[in-house]
Amino acid sequence: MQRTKVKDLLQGAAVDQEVLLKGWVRTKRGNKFVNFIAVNDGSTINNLQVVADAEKFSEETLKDVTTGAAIAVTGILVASQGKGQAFEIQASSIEVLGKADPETYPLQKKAHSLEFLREIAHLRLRTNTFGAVFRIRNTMAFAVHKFFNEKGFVYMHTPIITASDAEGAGEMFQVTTLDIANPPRTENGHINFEEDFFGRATNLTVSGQMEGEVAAMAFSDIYTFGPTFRAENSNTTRHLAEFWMIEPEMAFYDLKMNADLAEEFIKYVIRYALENNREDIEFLEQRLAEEDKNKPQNERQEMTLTEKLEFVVNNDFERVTYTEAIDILMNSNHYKKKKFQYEVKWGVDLQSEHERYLVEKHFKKPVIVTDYPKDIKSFYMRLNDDGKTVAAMDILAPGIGEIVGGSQREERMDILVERMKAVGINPDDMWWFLDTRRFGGCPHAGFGLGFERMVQFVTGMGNIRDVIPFPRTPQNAEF
RNA sequence: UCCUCCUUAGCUCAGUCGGUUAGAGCACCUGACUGUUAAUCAGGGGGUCCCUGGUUCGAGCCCAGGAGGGGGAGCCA
Repeated sequence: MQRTKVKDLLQGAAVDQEVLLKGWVRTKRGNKFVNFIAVNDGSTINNLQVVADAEKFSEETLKDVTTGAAIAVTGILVASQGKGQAFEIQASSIEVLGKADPETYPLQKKAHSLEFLREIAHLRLRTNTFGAVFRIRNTMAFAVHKFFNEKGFVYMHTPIITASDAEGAGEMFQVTTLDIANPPRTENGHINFEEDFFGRATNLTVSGQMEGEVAAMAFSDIYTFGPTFRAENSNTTRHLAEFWMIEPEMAFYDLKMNADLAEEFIKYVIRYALENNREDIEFLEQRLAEEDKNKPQNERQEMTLTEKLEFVVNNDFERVTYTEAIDILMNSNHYKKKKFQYEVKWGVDLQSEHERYLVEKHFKKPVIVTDYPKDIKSFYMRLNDDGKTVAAMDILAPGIGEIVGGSQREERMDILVERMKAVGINPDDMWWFLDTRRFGGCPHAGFGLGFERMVQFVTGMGNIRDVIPFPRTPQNAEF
C-alpha cells in the first residue's frame, strides 16, 4: 500500500478507508486498554493520532513505541471519537522501523530551550518550533524564485570561489589546496600562490554583485540566490559566517526603482508565507506570546506576529534620506535627554541604537534610508549631484535592523575609477568589472537582501542561528 | 574583538549569612486507571554542583585562572 502523508490524511478525503502512515512518534499516552500515539512526519505542524487498542498489540511492540521512534501504521482513517482532532487512525498493525531509547533520546515531550536545541541541531528539526521555521523558510525560498520569475528576471549562478578581493564587503575565507603546514614559497619568502590550484589566491565569495552587474548588462534583470561567506568574528543574533543572500541587479534602474522593487519583493515573500504557512505562523505566534508573558510589560510586543506581518504587507515603507534621518534623531527627545550612547552627526554612520530608534520608536514600520554620505559607503555607489552623498539605500526592519543594503551603481567610468583610487583599489585588478562601463555601460542598480534576516522577521525568531538548519558561526561548525 | 550575565539531575531551574545527608517541576522506570490531548494519580532510580588551583575547621556559595553558552556592541546582509 502507498504511504500517505499526515497533511493529506488530515484533509479527511480517505475517511473510512485503509491507509498507511509513516512518521515519528511525538508522544504516547493511554491506559491498560487503549493507547494514543501522536505521529508527525514533517508535512505539517499537526500530528495524526493513532489509536491502538491494547488487545490487538503485543506489549513488546507498544513498549518500543516511544517518543522519537519511527513507525509505520496500517489502519482505517476514521472520524475521531475524542476532541482535539477531526480524524484519527484505528490501527490494525504497527511496525517499529527505528527505535529511540527513551533513556538517551534527548528530545522529550515538553518544551526545550532554544539554546539547548542549538546544541543538538541534528535533532531539533523534529520539534514543532523548528518544523514550523523550516517549512516557512522553504516557502519563502520558493517565493523568492516565483517573484523574480514572474517579473522576467534571470536567475544567475554567480561563483562561490572567487579571486576578487577588492570588494571590501568583509573578511574572507581563503580557499586553497596548498599544504598549509608547508606551503611553497617565493624567493622573498611569501607564499607562492602561483602553485595553488587556480594559480592565484582565491576566497569564498562575500557577494555575487560584481558578476551580477556583468550579467545585468546582458539580460537586463537578473538575481542571484546563494550561499555567501564572511569570515568576520561576529557574535550576534543577526550574523552568520555562512548565509544565503539574494542579490537582484537591474539595468536601466535608478535608486527609486530599486527601492520600489525591494519593497514590493519583501511584501510579496511575506504575503506568500502568510498565505501558505498559516498554521506554522500561528504556532510561532503562540510561542512568542508565551515568551512575552515572562517579560516586563514595556518589553512586550504591541502586535501579534500575524498582525505585524499583515501590517507590513498592507502599509508603505517609510522613506527618508540619511540627512532627514539625522534631523529626526537630533530633534528627538531621546537625543535631547542624551540617551544615545553614540554621537549623532551628519557624516557619521547610523549606529544600531539610532536605527532602532527610527524604526521601532519613531516610524514603527520598515524604513528605507537613502543617500548616505559617500565616505561611509562603498566605492561603486553612484555619486549624487551634491558631490557629498551617494545613491545608496538601506532597508531597516523592526527587531532585525538592516535587512537590505543596495544602491544605484556608478556607471560613469571616470568617476568610478577616481573613487576606486580614493579607497585604495587598483583599477587594473578590476579590468573586467570596468569593461561593463567601458562597453555599453548604462545606469543600473541592485541590492543585497539577507535571506535569514527576512526569515527571522517572518518567524519572529530572535536569533539568526535558529532560522538556518546548521549555523556556521565563529567556533561552531559541529554539524 | 570588546562589554556583560550565566554554567547545580536527561531538561528547566531553586539553593538563605560559608555549616551536617544538595532540592523542586517535568522527563525516565514500576504500578493504578475503558477515549487520552505535553493525560492523570501513587511510588522509584538518577548528581564530576563546568574545569583547575587557592582561602577556610568547613566551599554549590568566597578568590584567581581557564572552558562553554546567552545577551549587547562593532563589522554587515
